[in-house]
Amino acid sequence: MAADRGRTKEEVAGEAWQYLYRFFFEGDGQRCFRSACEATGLAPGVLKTLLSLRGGEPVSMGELAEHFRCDPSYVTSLVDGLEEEGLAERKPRPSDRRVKDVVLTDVGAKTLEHVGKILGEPPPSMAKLSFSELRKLRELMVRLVDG
Amino acid sequence: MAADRGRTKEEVAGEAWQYLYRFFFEGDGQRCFRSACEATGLAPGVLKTLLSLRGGEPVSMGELAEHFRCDPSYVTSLVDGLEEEGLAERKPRPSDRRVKDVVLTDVGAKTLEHVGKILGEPPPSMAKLSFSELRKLRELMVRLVDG
DNA sequence: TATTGTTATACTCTATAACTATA
DNA sequence: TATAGTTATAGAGTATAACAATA
Repeated sequence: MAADRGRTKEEVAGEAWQYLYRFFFEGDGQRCFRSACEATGLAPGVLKTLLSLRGGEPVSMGELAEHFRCDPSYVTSLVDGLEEEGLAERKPRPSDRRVKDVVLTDVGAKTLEHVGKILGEPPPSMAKLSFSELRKLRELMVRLVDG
Repeated sequence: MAADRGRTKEEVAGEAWQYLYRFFFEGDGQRCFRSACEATGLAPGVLKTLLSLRGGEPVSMGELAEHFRCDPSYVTSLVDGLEEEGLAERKPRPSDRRVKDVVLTDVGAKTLEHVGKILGEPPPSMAKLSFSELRKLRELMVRLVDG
């Protein structure tokens, strides 16, 4: 990798990005989410919504729409899905009753825990990396996500 | 990170994986693909299919279905999309005329080059990493993808 | 008869526009 | 009047089942 002499940070970032991209779109990445859907019997959209309630804090419909960058009407159907499964409830916010907060039920919290275990299961290709490489990768991704 | 003493490789892999996952599903990862769609005016499915022809080699319908892990009938509609845009053509394989190979047209190859430039553009959050961190990240992802 | 791919069809995902309730 | 969310509806995305062509 000494061949990077004279290259810009942007070039290297672009290449790293290409591989991140391929890992997800063409590699192992995709499959994990699917298997979590199958294991829980939840539709992908509903599962994604459940995951965004992970924090345990109430989240309003509008905040979900912003988080997913989708239309509010779609959030309506996603949260309908959560309610039908008994995973969350809508509660009008007392301070402004136009706003509806979505809150986890006990069942929802339990399901989330289960899902967490499945999604926490890394894809098989990650076994190729050594312990210290995995630590390094985790460190880098933390900076990328939380930064 | 010395707190990893006594922990298993699987645990650390799981955590690294969680962040990779969040980067894509909730972070910057998603947006890049969308912007490539907008820049080229191609539907996501068609763009994904175009990308899987990157190698320049003919790829059969069945191979595409396997690659995407989707139903063959959906590949039919994806490749219809490529043909409508003039990006690729179906050619019955001489040695077995049941299989149809999908091959890039000149326009397809040009478009692919353009798309490559857009997707090569890393998401802004990657600027947070230093040059050597980016090199390390690239190295790790290469191992993950190429094995 | 078995395999590759297509057609017809239906179901899921997601957005747009018009609407209701609250502010 | 402006904002948060819902309803009705329409358009993509994707699968299933029956089919056609080739082996």
